Amino acid sequence: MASGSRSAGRVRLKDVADRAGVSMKTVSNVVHDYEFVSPQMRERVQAAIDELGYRPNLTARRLATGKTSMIALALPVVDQPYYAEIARYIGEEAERRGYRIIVEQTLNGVEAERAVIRDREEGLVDGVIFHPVRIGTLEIARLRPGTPIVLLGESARPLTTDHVMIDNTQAARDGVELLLAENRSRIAFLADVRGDITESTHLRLLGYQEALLTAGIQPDPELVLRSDGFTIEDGVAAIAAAIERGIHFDAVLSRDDTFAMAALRALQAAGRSVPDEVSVLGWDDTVLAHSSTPALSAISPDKFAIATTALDLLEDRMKGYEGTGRHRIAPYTIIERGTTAALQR
Amino acid sequence: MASGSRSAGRVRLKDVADRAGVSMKTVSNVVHDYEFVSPQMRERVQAAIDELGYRPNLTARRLATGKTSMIALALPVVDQPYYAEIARYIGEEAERRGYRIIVEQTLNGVEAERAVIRDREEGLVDGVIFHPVRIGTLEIARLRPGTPIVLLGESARPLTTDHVMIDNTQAARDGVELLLAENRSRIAFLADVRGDITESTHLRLLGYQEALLTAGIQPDPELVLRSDGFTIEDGVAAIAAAIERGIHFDAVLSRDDTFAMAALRALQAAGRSVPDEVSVLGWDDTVLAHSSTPALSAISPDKFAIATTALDLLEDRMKGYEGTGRHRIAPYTIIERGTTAALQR
DNA sequence: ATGAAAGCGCTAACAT
DNA sequence: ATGTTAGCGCTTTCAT
Repeated sequence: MASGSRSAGRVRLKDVADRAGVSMKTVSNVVHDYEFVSPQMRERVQAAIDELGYRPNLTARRLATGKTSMIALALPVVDQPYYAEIARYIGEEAERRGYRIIVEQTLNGVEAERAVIRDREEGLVDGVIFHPVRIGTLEIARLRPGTPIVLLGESARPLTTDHVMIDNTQAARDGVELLLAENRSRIAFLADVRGDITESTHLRLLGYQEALLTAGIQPDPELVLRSDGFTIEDGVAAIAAAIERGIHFDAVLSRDDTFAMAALRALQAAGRSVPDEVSVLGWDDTVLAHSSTPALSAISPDKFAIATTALDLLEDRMKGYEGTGRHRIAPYTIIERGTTAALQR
Repeated sequence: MASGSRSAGRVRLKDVADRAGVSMKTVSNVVHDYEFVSPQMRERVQAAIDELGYRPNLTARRLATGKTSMIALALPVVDQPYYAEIARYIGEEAERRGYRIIVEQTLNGVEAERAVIRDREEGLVDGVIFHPVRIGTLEIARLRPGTPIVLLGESARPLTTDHVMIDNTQAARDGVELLLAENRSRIAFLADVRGDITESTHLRLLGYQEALLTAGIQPDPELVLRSDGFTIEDGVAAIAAAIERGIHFDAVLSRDDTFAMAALRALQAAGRSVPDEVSVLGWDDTVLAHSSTPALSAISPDKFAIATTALDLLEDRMKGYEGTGRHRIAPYTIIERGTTAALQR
């Protein structure tokens, strides 16, 4: 009847202090490995901690310090391979640096994205890493939160916000050049997706075009395939339609691994062999690339670098850096597996 | 010089109260949509909230209420398709119910798994959903935390802990029966992985064997393929070795989608067509199954059901339910795509 | 080297 | 219907 508050074995700092016959400060000192604590005192307090099974209440600590040691990671969805892999690396690296990750799926919703940068995590996290797809630069700049934030992905760089991405245009150019070096000259781009308001397609298409022009090839608009959506079925339909229309191509540069899978499927259905007749180059180098037959050659963003860079930038901000937006380019490589090869003629 | 604490526009409940000329309680009332607030008062307070841009500090609320509205989700890794998909559904459902998810990757580490059920999240989350792979029933029961917990996956059911899984044995049986119905009689199981200490293989192998016996077929130990690891390369090697040794089989039941991809690759390399010569049935029905060519037939656990059931169980516990461990079986289906077909003879 | 006490911002009795 | 105030458990000056 007296000590009503001790529910479920919850042991508080005060309890340890009482047990050890010292003040809370002293207990706090040993919990934090404060340097100037006499060995015997440390031992005595530690004993009390162990006996009572004391664990600091993190929520209380947070309120007192103002630091949450948590970072929100806002992604469109966590089960799409590219995002899943980004989440994995950010999760691992955050753990290493002493942060926990709260995952937020925006599910391609404009409102959900707005919520992320507006208020969603107020006082909950120290910072947020956000991969927007629906809202643009201006809106992000306008709705700037009090919380440190770093952006991921291809959206154009807001001047006021930190940002990490790979050089999409350069990567597309490199991809096309690789295909060109394999004697491919009719290179299809898969695909310009209807309703895609993101910046990435634009940038990639730019690189695609530049590489072609540089090689003295006039880009053929017919080779920029159209798709009605982002699913594998949409991709299959796009390729199938092109074949149907008699459009000739001997290589395809895909906007992501999923569409590359689509190309593999549609090509096989059409009886065209990969890579003998047509090369296909994926983008993202996800688990899909490793799993397909033949294994997919792909442009491979350095996801580990993306994760560490994002965290570097974010930690700066969390430590008080207030400069204008920084813009980091993460490296990528092109990994050749089984879907690209020199054309024999 | 006077109001030193107002850093970075941080607005507190008290500030709103002062601005509106009311008490904190009244502000709190409107923040929480408390019923008995006069309309004009509500309006006045709301105006102050808007003007000041007030957002409740969630950490403080947590400390006061003792509820964190956060759930830890501890998975081996978040970028393996099956786990990624589970994470997605749990994330979505948790959001719907008003919880946030903290993701914890145990990376197949024993210590990381122990940490999860021991103390890792003390006072940080209201409960944890945990998919163990390294630690067993007994250890879990022994290290039982003060925090509500529900287990996912095939580890044997600890009597004291809630648990959701699919009926692995039955699913394997159904899978084999489907293959049998397609006139396949030499069904390989891919694979018994060396060093795999999890319960799942055991359970699945049991169902595999039962189905065979029921059909009057004596299981051939040679058809239980061995693999040195869990990667696709390991799977390819296992199948290739079997073919090399001249072991005949006309179907393969795979322990997961990754190994099914391996089967597709090894079979193609050996010039054996799928599904004409050999059927392959995957397990998990992940994005890999949708992406391959041919698209993979697979045993498909109802991941949405797993997510909602786990959350149901966990919410019970968080509300104080203290009974013994409950054990829920989630449904599954078998989805036939392009890698299974009746054997023509 | 250790102790006392004032917050951190919010909630929830309890009072009016 | 609205106001007062004592915590929630920890950190952190400021004393000693």
